[in-house]
Amino acid sequence: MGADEDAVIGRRGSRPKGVARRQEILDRAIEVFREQGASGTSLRRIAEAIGVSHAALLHYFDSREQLLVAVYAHAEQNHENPPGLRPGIDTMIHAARRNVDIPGLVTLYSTLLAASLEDEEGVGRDFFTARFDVLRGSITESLRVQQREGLVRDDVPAEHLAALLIAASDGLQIQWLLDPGVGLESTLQTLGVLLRPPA
Amino acid sequence: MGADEDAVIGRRGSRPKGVARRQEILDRAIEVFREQGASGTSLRRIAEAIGVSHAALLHYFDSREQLLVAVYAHAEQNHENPPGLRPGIDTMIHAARRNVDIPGLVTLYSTLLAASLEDEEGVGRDFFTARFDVLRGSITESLRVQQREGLVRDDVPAEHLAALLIAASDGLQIQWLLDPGVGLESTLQTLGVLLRPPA
DNA sequence: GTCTATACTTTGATAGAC
DNA sequence: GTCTATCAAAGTATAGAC
Repeated sequence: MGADEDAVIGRRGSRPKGVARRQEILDRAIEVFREQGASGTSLRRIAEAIGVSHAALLHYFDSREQLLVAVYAHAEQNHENPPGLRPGIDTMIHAARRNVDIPGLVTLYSTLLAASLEDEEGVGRDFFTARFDVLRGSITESLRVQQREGLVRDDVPAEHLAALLIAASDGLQIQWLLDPGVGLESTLQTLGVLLRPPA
Repeated sequence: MGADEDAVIGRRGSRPKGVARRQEILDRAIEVFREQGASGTSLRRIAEAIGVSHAALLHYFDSREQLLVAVYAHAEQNHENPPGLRPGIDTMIHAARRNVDIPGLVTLYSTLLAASLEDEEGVGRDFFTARFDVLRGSITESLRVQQREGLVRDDVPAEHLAALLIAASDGLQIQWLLDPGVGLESTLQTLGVLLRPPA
């Protein structure tokens, strides 16, 4: 493999490829998603919308899955947490609200996540495993602090609450997509009430 | 349609198509999932495992998606709620435990659900919309009763709790698949604690 | 380094033969 | 009712132009 050769030869490895152009492609790909939603996400359709051949995309990304994961990761990191807000219910509500704003982002997330369950070896597998790990970790830590401050009930383990927060947020966004009457934000607020210490 | 002809002609009606054969195919397809998991779910692979051509499957199911939805629906209905248990945390835990027992069932569910988000017109769309609707409805009703009985806190709307229960269960099963250390059952038990009325 | 052209393979789906 | 043949689309991989 070329990468191995680089490592062996001693070249300063891992400058994936044209970083600038790669970013450019990602940005335009996100635009495609913002306009067309999750439909027509085949390599050829994306390439056509960007104005290159589908093979060109594979010059920067090893596979369609890798491209889509990069697109999602890029979109997710573009709207990071507002400063001064500790990970918890409020940040989840904030994130959910914005996810729903970008058409196709929740769908893309769900599709890639499902694909990562199917393929033990895929690129998405590592991404989502790490994502959940980091998310659970930071939320757990934040909740533990809030438990000490008396802001969150401390009769249940913070790890469980963190996993529940993420699961509820993910699941509710899907339910909301299928039936907007579900009330995404208000339901998450209710979960926030459940976290409060008993008066 | 053949079924209509039968009815008009007066033959002993309503053998829509090969109902028996259709069931047979479904049963064997589920076996394939139980053994091989969610991998190799292409029409040709399933057909090969059953011993027919892939076109034969399309004789009984209009599309691959319809077949897979039927497979999931069949598997889900096969393990219905234990009698005497009202819809709520306990039934969700019960269901989650069994889902996790059948390899590939959670993955199949997630995949079909994601696909239904992508395709506004697909067969899965109606299925999942209806499924969530029915689930939320029955759980809401059950929780309302338990609120009156003092078993569930009544300072939050039962509809929200129902949506949260389903979302948490769905989301946790996925997190558990990616990292079994998550503690599916114990985390759901914790959610049960959150539902209890403040002492 | 960047990209096009092209071909290979799998897949879902359809049409028609038996 | 089932198969064979066939198609179009898609992901992937390679060769080579610039």
